[in-house]
Amino acid sequence: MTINCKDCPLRQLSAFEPFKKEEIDFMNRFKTGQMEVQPGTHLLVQASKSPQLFTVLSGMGLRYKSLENGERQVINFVFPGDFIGLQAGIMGEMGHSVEATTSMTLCVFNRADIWSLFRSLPDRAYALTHLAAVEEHFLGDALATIGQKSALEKVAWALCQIFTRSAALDLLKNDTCPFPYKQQDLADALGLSLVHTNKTLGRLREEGVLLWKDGNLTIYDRHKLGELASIDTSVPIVRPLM
Amino acid sequence: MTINCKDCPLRQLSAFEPFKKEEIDFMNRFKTGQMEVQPGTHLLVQASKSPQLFTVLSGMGLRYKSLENGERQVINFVFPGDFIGLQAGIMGEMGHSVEATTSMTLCVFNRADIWSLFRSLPDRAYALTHLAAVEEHFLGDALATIGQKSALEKVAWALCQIFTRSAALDLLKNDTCPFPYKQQDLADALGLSLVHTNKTLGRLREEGVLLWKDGNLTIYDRHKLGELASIDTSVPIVRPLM
DNA sequence: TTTTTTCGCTTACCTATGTCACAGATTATT
DNA sequence: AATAATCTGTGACATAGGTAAGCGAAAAAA
Repeated sequence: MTINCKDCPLRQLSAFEPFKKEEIDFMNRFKTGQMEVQPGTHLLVQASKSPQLFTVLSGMGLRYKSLENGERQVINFVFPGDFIGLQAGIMGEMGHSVEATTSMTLCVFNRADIWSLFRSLPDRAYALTHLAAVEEHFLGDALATIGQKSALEKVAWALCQIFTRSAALDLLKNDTCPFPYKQQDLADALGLSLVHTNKTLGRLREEGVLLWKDGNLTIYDRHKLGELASIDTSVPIVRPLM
Repeated sequence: MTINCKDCPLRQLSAFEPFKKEEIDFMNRFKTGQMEVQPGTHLLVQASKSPQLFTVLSGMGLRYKSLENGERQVINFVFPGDFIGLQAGIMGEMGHSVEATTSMTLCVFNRADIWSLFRSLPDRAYALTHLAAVEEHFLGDALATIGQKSALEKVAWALCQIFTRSAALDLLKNDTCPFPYKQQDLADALGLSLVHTNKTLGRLREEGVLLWKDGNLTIYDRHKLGELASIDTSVPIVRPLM
């Protein structure tokens, strides 16, 4: 049941950097177990210090931040291969929560072992920092989108991102990828109201650019979507896998 | 002229974690030089791969991202102690540009030496990752603010942040800190128009909360500003210094 | 000194997006 | 089955914030 890292199904994907044998061995020791969670499970909670970190083996989730007034900002959609809990692992406190949207399978690591990673395997420590840098890069993009773009551009940008990531993870079938979220989730990610998000999606649908239905997203005209999003580079970033 | 790391004026500040002697020695070797730049200098350019990384010794700057349509998103204000170029250093490409607002003094490091840092001094590698995590944490906050809050809350949040950081860097004199930016910079940081930013600042001024004039920011009522910003924790984060 | 540019500030007006309210479809609960 | 809850999809209306234009004051350039 528990997968050995050398058989990890994610490792072959184009989204991830190749491993050295040594690294695989290390990860296998670093990995303390595997975990299945149901939709709705809170994996990590804002402002808490979890003793465990995770890598998503399968399933999807949501990083979000709750505000005092009850609003919610979705920080990112969580995909297979994502490493969860770096902030808690390094800083000792999460700035956001992570929740499972579908059922998920997770590789489990111990927070306390991070130190050994830095001491004994610099390659892996570098990979971890690389992951943090990729996240920072993404958040800069997100900030620019949410701060400066119109609703149509925002929605197009988000779905373009999703689609590109899905492609790199080999999740596409006939230009369709799983997208098991609610419109409210997307709205909270983009700083838009539910109603306006809905109308904007309607526009994109009517123009024949895409269809999002029953948890599946189909992009008919990827090029046009990219243009609407004013996307600079749609080259997917290759990142390390933990 | 060139400061030896063991005499670094920043190291004693409450904003930063203490160093081990070993780390200071390492940083001194890691540091290849020092650099003075004039206001307006572009230290790093978006999408480029700089061979150099910097730590700000003194002066202030701006991280920003340019969009295709000519808009600009200010990602963060750059303060003394900030490490600049981590994305280029690790990922090989900057997601944003960094520009000097005042004249600045910078410690210069070689991108190529980062590897040696991971190989020979895990403590410093950990510090680097810590910095990345702190930045990720901040960007999550920023995203939530820009995505969910009103103009008044946004402005209050930003100035509260500035003030708290300044305090930790011992830059306060009579509730006043240097803030050498233009209203347009703040507007671009918060996703607001210049006019609306101006009006919002006017409101805060009229209410006697603050005064921002001639490059100096005075907070008369820090508590009220925090309330307006709906700030959760105003406890400054202690971070490593590179 | 004069001229030009930049910056802060204000007024008048406009529009993208938010809020409210309701309706049908679907899924969970009884 | 019936009931309730959740989600998508609309229309009518309200408003926070954007756009345009201009005016001093100060700084930079001539």
